[in-house]
Amino acid sequence: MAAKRYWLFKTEPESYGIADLKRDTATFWDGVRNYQARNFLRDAIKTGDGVLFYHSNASPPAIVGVARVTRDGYPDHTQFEQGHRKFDPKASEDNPRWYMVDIAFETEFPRALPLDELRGIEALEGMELLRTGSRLSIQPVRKAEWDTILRLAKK
DNA sequence: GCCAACGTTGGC
DNA sequence: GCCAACGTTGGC
Repeated sequence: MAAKRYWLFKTEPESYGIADLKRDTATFWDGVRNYQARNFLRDAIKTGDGVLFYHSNASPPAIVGVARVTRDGYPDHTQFEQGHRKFDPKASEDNPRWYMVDIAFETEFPRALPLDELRGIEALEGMELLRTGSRLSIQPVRKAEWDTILRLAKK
């Protein structure tokens, strides 16, 4: 088995936040329509990997908890559904274009870690989330960054 | 393959 | 709600 890797998933709490994941206990992560993110979902994200759960378009934007991957990448069914907001006419069952993984709720941080607090942490310099103009909704996270975040969440 | 136009993301 | 940054589309 490959070494455990770490990721950050962005989501808008208004559409699907940590409270929803906690309630559902698990979900499939559908709707990603960016090729770079798709490649991670299809090729790199594996069962057992760790996921930082990030609330974007929130006040404040913050990392709010942890999930774990429970299924490797597989085709996102919403691309095939006519009328679905995420329907992609160029995708077919034989030749899927978009992928998703399954995740399960692990923990909600006792306190959320707001973006502006993270910006002040030296150990997180270079983290993708903090890069200007970074919009990627699925991001790789270094082990050192992961450890730092989890440590901060306990304080 | 270039690049302008357009759409989206997401912090503020 | 604004708008900068970025991704995608499509004419050429």
